[in-house]
Amino acid sequence: MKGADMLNLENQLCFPLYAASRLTSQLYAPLLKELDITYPQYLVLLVLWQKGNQTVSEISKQLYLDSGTLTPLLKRIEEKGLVHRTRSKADERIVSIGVTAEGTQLKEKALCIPMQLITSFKEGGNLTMEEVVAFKKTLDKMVGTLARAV
Amino acid sequence: MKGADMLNLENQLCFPLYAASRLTSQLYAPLLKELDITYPQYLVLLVLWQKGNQTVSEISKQLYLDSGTLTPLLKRIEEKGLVHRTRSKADERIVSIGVTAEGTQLKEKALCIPMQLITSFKEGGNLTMEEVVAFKKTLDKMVGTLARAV
DNA sequence: TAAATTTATATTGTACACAATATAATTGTA
DNA sequence: TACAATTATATTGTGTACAATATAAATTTA
Repeated sequence: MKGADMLNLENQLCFPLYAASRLTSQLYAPLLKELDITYPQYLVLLVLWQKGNQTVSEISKQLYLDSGTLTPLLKRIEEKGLVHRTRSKADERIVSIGVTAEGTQLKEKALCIPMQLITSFKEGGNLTMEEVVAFKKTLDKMVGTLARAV
Repeated sequence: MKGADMLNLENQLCFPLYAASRLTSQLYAPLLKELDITYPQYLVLLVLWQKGNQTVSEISKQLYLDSGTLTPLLKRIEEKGLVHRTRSKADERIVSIGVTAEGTQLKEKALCIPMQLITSFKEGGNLTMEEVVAFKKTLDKMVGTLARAV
């Protein structure tokens, strides 16, 4: 490949990642609208449902989001009554986040989301299961590499 | 996999796409800072460098971005002197975008970016070339599927 | 222990994303 | 040819992202 060809859109690796990420968010949007949450808010709830109470920086490490993104997002879902934010007594710098009863209830409504996603994904029809499994394996390695690099 | 396990972060396909997309943007950031442009602005310039003058909706189709994102972005890079925006005489609804002389010059500075990205990517060291090639092939198919689905 | 450093979160400012709506030009149609 | 429908772009409003900076608490060090 010549130098200039490397600037062609179809030869980029990062552009399809960017496109796929935004397009999947749009695929989630109507399902998440039923729960009245956004995709990043859903990710935060996934962490809390799975791990229980987490500090802001624990959430930050798992989602690769900084406090500049998380603080206002967490305030918004606190406002909605889905989580509580509590400053630690032992160390007042730390803010612990946990789901409320309402936040726990929302998990029941979220249970059907992964399956619906997979279904509407399969409808496209041109991806085999093996292909997707290999893809996810590489993708996970790539995220690990990137997280160490940036 | 049980229903609840499907809500675990490590079982998500969309989360690593989202993470990889943002982390690669962050990997680009210092290189693009030298050109004084952002990653989405870089993508628009890639299209214009490759295809020449394009209407807003032609750019929109290739990048999967709507006018709500493109119009202000295009105004900003017009402000920087990198592109011109011209309303078509034949059909006044259409706005044609093209790079200026300064925008063309910027391509020379951009030529080294893909190679630098690949290098800093390889430094991570845990991905083979074959793996990345297969990955990109699946990713491109996936983007096609998603673009049709949303 | 007082001062310097580090750590955890918050704030500010800029630039996307995107849904929803608006506007204006063009095309299709009765 | 009026007039309804469509098309292309722009605007508005909300919610991320993220760099840079601020703040305050905890820890380290002189």
